[in-house]
Amino acid sequence: MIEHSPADTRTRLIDAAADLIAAAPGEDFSLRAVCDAVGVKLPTLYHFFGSKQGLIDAVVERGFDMYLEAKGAQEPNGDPIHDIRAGWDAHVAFGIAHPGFYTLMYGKVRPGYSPDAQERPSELLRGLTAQAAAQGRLAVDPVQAAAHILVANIGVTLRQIILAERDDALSAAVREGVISAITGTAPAETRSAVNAVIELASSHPETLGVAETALLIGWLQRLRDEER
Amino acid sequence: MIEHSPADTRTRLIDAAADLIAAAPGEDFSLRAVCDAVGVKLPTLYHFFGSKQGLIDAVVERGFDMYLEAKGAQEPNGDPIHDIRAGWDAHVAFGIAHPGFYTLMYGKVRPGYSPDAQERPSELLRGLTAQAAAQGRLAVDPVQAAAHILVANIGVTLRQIILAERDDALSAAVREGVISAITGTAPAETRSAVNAVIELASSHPETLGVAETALLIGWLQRLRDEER
DNA sequence: GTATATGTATATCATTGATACAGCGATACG
DNA sequence: CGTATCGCTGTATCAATGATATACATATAC
Repeated sequence: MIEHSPADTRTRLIDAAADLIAAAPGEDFSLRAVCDAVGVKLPTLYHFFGSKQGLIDAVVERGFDMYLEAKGAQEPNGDPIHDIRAGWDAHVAFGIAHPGFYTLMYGKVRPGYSPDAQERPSELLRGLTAQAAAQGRLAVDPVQAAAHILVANIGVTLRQIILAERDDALSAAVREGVISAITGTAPAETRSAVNAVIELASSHPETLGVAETALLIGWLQRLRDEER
Repeated sequence: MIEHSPADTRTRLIDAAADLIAAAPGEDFSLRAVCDAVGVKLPTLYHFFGSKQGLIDAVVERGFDMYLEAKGAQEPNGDPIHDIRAGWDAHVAFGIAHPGFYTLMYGKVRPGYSPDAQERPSELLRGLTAQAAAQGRLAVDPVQAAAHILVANIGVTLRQIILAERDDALSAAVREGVISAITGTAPAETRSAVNAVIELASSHPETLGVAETALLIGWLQRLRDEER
């Protein structure tokens, strides 16, 4: 008789469930199908997970592991707003790449219930907004900003999953809209803003020093001319 | 024996299903429970709806009727952006007031599937963005703007349902962020131009290089903090 | 060597979506 | 008037599914 260590069987059950979910995203899966895939009977599954929800929770946990791993791949570059942008794109990319997981993680709509593991990325996000706030770059409360980012990010991702259609332009538009909203900046007016700052800097050369001011102005001109 | 006209029984089945859904939002409901509530057996239900999904579709249809009725109560006042704001708030209010319906209407996440009836309010929304575009008040394509509004509106509503917690401030913040984004106007409390430039630089670190960008941002922050 | 814990199988439940089949009443038709 | 067809409904039954009671095996602890 083939023997497996306990952890092995448990892991294989989660693997099998994850496979079934990935094969039919959004659909229900049968516990018996999971057991059959592993070569085990129902009571074994119940021994490890107690209920179907228990198994789902374990799968969701693994989903968040994958999600955070994918996010961890991109090291933070120090600029919180930049990291928020990267995090947004990673979030959407994960949802589209793993709709089955994502649906369980963020797509189960039931009043008063959300997986505890959601707190992990939320905490990360609040860290970034707090950092941005500390740098004086937020126009709103950092916690509210984090919530703002999250709902919009989820909304954009769920919609793309439901429509089974990727829409990078929409994602980018919503993303920039959110960032403008929380930073209090207006994307349409960046050009004139650059000019305004150039005037500000040139009128106060003593703040940064003459050489630095000159360099700053040169950079701002490049920014203005090359990015528009 | 009590007699009902056919339409009566059909309507009462939808009513009963709607009641059960409203009583346990997000939960599954049993066809037998629906039948018991009406005093009828399963084949009758199947005669009218063909399948559980058929009944759900009918309930969703009724949900959109209620939704559009609630929206119709507020007559359009001619200003498309104002109407978009009012529509946003009506959308959120409906979701919170009827989480059971809303979950069926917008909360069922399955790749490639969404209720046909969603097209009714979507069409309405696109009418408003087209109107706004015709008045030269949109900075982006009206269809994209409508999609932008919709995903954010749904995201904000679903989140409040899931958290079982109303958050008017968040809803308003996201709403204004979206409107600013599609109209290209600055949010109410515009921060200094310096912030706008900081965000411009941070979103294009490759233009000047990462190190230079970081230095630039540091200078800009000093400029902002010391000159104000 | 016995005892306890862990892991697994057999067998069985209750619930649930779905259907086959039959019956009843009303309306249509010759 | 008689019959036929159609709309609606009940009885009975399926198959799938989540869940559990019970028992047995193996291993480790004492």
